[in-house]
Amino acid sequence: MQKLQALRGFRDIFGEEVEKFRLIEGVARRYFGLLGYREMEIPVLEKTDLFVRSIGDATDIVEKEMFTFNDRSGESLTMRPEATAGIVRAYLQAGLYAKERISRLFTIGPMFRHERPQKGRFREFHQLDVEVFGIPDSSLDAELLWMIWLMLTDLGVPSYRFEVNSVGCKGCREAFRSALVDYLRSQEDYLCEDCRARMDRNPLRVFDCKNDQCAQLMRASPLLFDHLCPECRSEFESYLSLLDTFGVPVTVNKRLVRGLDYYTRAVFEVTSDDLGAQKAFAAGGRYDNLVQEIGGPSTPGSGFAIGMERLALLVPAPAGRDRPQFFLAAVGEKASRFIVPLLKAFIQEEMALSYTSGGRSLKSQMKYAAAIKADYVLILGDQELERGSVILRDMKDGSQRDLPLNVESLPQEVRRSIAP
RNA sequence: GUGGGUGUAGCUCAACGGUUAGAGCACCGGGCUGUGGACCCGGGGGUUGAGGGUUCGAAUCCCUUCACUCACCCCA
Repeated sequence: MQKLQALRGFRDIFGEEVEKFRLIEGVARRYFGLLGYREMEIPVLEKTDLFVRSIGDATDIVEKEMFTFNDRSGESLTMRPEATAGIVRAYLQAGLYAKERISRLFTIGPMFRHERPQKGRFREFHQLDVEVFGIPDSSLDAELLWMIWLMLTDLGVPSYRFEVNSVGCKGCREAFRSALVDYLRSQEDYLCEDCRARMDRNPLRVFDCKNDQCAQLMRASPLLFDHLCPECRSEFESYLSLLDTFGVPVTVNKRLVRGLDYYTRAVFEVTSDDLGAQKAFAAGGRYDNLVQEIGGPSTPGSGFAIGMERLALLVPAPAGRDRPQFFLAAVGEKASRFIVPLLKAFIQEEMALSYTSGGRSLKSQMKYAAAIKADYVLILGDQELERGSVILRDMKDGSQRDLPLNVESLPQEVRRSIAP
């Protein structure tokens, strides 16, 4: 192994994966733009406190997964593990709540969590993140799912599942919590070690446990869903009916809970079985108290994040290039002087032209042209210079023809002679 | 943080503890003196991830460490 390499969980991304990223971003920007969402950029680095307060100090992310360090002045800073906290901070700092009644925002960029990498999970990963402020009713939540559904359909993702649930408002959550803890305590002896600890700190998370025995027990446990207050319940009903109107197929998963503390009412996950152990590639929900909790005016919010790496695993490979690729094989010193003028002329006409440098043999240049899958090769050597022409070779069938060697008109000549 | 699997040429992989660590692909050159893909011939390329140990002898066995990978945990 080499000495210099990227940090664990940090990757260089190129080739097809980057093309998929751009494809996903393009589709997202198109639909988001049509629906009135505005793109923004936020810092990668924030004060640690922002994440502790918004994500929750009893969550795994804050407890053991953040890249946190002290800067030169001793202040604790953290590489953002998710985007919501930063967007909320930006929303408050810019005073958007006073300038516009509704803010529809999105951002795309890298996030950082100090976890052990595995399939679909890295320490630096990319999210496409959407946040909306100022809309309290669940029509918004249905709209968000619809946007994701539009994207997935457009991208041709073959199989996925929308799972939705309500985790209730603050009121129903607190009432339920005691009922749940009572149940867990009665079954304490049968719970795994982790869940016994969760019971006090964050009892809802026991629903997430994959331990067979715990999962078995939770099948009989009281459900938050059944303890929703009348308002939350009717809100959820209209949410489901709106999703139906939008045409987004969903399944209700009453055990779905989220790992971040700020969620209220509507929450969802989009999962696929083609992802290995990390099945969720998009998730989000409503957070009606978050803005107020970190010091802003009471403002309802809702949003989601899409994991780019995970979605890219599901997106079919993008189609190849749509324009023909030309290659200039210049043989000899004199012919090489035409490289720069021809490059200028072709690029001016938006025709893709590449070449190799150095006095390589024609054979070697032809080999290279084939390797980069050039569609046509322009051959220019001493013989062509003498007769004032250039050979245009079709690499598919090997047919060749002479074109006049005139830098200004050559791109047009080429275009004419390859036209069907 | 825990566990399993894997580290040999640029890539994919061979090699029972025993000659000078090989093959395919890729690359370069030649056959074809100016034409890619097919074929044939030749060539360059390795600290066998790193460090230690056992042994007459280690890619091979043992220990340590690093990396990759999958899973647990958690999450997008």
